[in-house]
Amino acid sequence: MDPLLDHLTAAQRTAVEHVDGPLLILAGPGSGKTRVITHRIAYLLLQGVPGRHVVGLTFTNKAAEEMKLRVSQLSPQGGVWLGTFHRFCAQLLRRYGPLVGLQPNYTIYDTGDSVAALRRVMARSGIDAALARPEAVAKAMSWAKNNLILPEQYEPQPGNPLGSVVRQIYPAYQNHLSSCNAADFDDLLLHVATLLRENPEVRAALDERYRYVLVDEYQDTNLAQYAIVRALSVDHPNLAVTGDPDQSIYGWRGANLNNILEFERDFPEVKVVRLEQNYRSTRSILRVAGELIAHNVRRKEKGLFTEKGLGCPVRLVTYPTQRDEAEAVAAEIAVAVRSGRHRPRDFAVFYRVNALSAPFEFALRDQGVPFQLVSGVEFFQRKEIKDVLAYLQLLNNPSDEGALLRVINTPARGIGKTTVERLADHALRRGTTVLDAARAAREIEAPSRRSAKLLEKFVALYDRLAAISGGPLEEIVGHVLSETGYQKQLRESQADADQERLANLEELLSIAREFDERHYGESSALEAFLEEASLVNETDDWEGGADRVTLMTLHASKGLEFPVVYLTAVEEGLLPHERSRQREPDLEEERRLMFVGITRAQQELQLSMARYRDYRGQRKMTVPSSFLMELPREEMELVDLAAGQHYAAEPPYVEPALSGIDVGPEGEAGFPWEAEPGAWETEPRARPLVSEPRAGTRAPLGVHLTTAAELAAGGRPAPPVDPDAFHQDMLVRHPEYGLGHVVALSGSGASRKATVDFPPPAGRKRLVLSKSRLRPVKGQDV
DNA sequence: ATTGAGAGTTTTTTT
DNA sequence: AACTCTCAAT
Repeated sequence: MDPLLDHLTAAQRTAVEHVDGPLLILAGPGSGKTRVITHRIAYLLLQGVPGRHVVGLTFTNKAAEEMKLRVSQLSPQGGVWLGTFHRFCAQLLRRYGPLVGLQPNYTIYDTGDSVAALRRVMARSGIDAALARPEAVAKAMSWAKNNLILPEQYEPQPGNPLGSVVRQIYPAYQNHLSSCNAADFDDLLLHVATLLRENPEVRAALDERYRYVLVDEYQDTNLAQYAIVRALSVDHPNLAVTGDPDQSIYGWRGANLNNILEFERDFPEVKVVRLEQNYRSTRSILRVAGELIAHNVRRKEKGLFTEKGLGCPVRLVTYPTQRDEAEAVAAEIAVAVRSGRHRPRDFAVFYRVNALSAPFEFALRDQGVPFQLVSGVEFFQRKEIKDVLAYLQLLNNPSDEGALLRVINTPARGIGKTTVERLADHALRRGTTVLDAARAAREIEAPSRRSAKLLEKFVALYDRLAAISGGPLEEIVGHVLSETGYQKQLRESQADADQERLANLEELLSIAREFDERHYGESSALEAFLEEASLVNETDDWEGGADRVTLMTLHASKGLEFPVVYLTAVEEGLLPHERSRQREPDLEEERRLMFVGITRAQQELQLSMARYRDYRGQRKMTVPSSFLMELPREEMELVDLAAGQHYAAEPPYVEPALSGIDVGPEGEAGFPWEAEPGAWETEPRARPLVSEPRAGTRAPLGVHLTTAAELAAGGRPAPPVDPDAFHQDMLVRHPEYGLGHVVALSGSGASRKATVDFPPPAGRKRLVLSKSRLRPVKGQDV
């Protein structure tokens, strides 16, 4: 009768109906956790709690989006704030930043920006980057920040050779960031934690505002995040956290397992709910997962169970080489797809490190099976995107030295290292921004006449861009591309990589356009866009149900599920990874990683390894992962296709015939996994994050396809063309002004406008596309 | 100021 | 193997 509580188990219902007081939900894999959280939020609203008092914090945008969607389905009016920790903090800092020395237009430095800034600080402090690697120093500072250690409090561990460097550099780096009006990812958390601690009245106000705090994946919180949620749960201790100690795989990022293990100590009044029934996997799969994870010491025992059938046994296959492994997996998938037993999207291939994906890509390509590679190279991390965004960052925050240094000679405009160093020096001495130093180039004695001229041109460029920086994003980006010569330079290049960059920039333009449509007429659009670009790393227009095989790392698989999973390269040194073998806690984390991978499988699971593996340019004989010894192997199906090949100096490549689909005992119809139709259909399908190249999604630059409107027009005078037929950097003709060049576009539909450069005397015009007689010029070269 | 060769790295990943 | 950074030569 109650749509919110129907179809919930007793345990789930207890969690959903919990309103006031702390709540700990220990949720095993596949136990319907997201469902419980979203239903609980809806339940709170139903009980009359105003949405503005509820905040849900996640680690990833993906999780936040999923939650937003499901909450909005349950209670459309909403008003609940759902998002990542970092975004939550970023927005608090827009308002309370001045309490910790940040202006509202502060820039968020991503990891790369942060290391670049650190490198400069170290150079200025005379520290040799060869002796103390900036990445290592960055890691130490990140660790300190995650543990709420402020610059002046930092005490190096005895015997740490980097310790004294970090103690010296950490404060210098922090000062530098502050002078740039910038914050790195860790600062977002640290600053908020600090301001909550040092400003009781702000803390109380926020505690009052966010009365119901929910935290997802609580096992992954670090000390800073812990401090933040605790500070928001003093007067209104309605803190609800969900998580699973067995799925904590981000310890290397500062996650502190104690936060969840000791939650009951922190909040003695806590109500603990265990979700132990798994609705995802067969009994065989769950059994293997359970045996493995039982070898961990630091955990909270959970009794996972399922009402599903045994299913087919989990397979463990040893292949001669990684190529055999990849070809066999691809061949099996191909057969299952061709026979109609499965669709490509039913399959996932997991591996420990991204570098292992290549053989699977080749093999699947050979088999003609569509796949998607979910990889770490993200759109907003690409050089060309970062370059253009740096212009925007500088427009938004002229103090941002990192952005200035990035753009001042990009594309190359003859402003060299020496000149830039002199500017930076001058700025440092005078306490001004480097941009202002460039502005005053003539008054600085050092730069040559030539350099001074070039700097003047750069400043003029900046000012031209600044003049339009309050406008639509698409237009700003368009101007940056045109006026800096960035687009021109790429167009003239022959390199394939540059053509791909052009396509990526096209994509950035359309992202900007979408943003304009979403944030029509907002005043601080630029700021909001940059925040999104820094914190939303996701390609949010992924095809939800792309019918492709998924290739991803074990880390990326968390939170997903697939009917058939191949967990590959289960070898000592890879899983567990060699870097985690020295420390027992790290080893346990590797075990959890494998646990996560196993529990993604709904119906069929194959673990595999190769006797020989090429890695980092070398072929080596492998050792089976010690984790394999911990599995209930008597219940599994063991296949060794590399028997007798242990000591071959140069292992023969086994032709696909041997390693093909005829794996496993005969007589089982050649395929030991018999589908139980419908058994898993009720569970939601995995919706993997697709991160395919964004390139190539639209027509290449300069190619004009005749539009329907043009065809219909026939004779003249030709009516206006479809506004969407125009794009950035295009050659166009106007009956009055002649040949022109599209500098920027903005708006949409009938009000879509183009900024076009015409030869004198017309000059630059802004034309409404649906009204003007502007036409693309055909046959443009690229 | 730009280019090229050599050296040194390299997990996992989000924000 | 592939990538990035640094340093030296042009």
